Amino acid sequence: MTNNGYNTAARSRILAILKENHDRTVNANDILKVLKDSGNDVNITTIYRYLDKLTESGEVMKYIAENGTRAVYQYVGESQHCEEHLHLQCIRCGAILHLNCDFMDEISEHVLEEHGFRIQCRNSIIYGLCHNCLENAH
Amino acid sequence: MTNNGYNTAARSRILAILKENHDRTVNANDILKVLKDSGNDVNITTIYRYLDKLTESGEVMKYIAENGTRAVYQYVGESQHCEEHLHLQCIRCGAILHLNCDFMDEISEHVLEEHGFRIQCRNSIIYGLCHNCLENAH
DNA sequence: TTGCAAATGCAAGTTGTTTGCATTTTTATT
DNA sequence: AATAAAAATGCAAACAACTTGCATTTGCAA
Repeated sequence: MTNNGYNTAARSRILAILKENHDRTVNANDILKVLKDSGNDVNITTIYRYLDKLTESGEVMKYIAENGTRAVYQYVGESQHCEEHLHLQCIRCGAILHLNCDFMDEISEHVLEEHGFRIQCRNSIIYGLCHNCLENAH
Repeated sequence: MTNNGYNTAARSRILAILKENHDRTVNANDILKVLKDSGNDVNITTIYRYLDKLTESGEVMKYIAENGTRAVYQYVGESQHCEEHLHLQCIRCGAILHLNCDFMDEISEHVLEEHGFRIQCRNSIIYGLCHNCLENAH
């Protein structure tokens, strides 16, 4: 496992919350709320600092939310190679899909050949509505 | 032309700057700087408020910059239908390319059929390096 | 040419995040 | 177990990019 420094109670709780929510994104405040509710208060600064570490090591992905005023984070572990696929984010529920498929190569290739543009996948987000939210939309 | 309210000196100067830079993005502060340099100072609040109007009317596109700390704007006029194509943004020079091509349909279709995800193009940005910056990169 | 809606400037507020610094905790080493 | 160095934490204050409230000014239609 990636070494992100000392092992502290606060950190293992933060990481646990991220792991529990690996199928969606959370922000620093979401994490704080869960910790407060369980009576294990931690300063928000501590959360930000640890999120930074996890982002650096790649264990967590950091995205910029659509409104631009805040960052959201998602636990991706060490298996994901977020430099090699695009991300789809649902504007309704916040879920992130990692576009891990062969078609991805076609997109990269087309964009490079026809538009002279080399895609950098990390952080690139395509917004829209996910399967569930499409069904429940109306 | 879209009606965005009263015609004032400040507004026509702001719009002129946006039009001059239609091939790239600028932020509120960029606009302020140009205005200051030309001796036509305007309060930054005024700039933000007008950019909001232009964004609402669709004459200007608003994007969230990669670092998430600020919004950038691009004049697109009334011909662009930014709901129907994705955007490529160069992380080096900031240029925005509107991915207006048939391949776009393939992407939308694939993502919908295979991933159950309906893309919403507005604001969706794929980051990377543009043609020019790739050449000058090393 | 007057009246009202809309635009402007200024100061203060907001939100999400970061920084500096003193204190505490962790972990490796005795 | 004792200890020392490195790293983590909390707190308060700073920050950056906006946004809001409000009093004043301007545009323009009648």
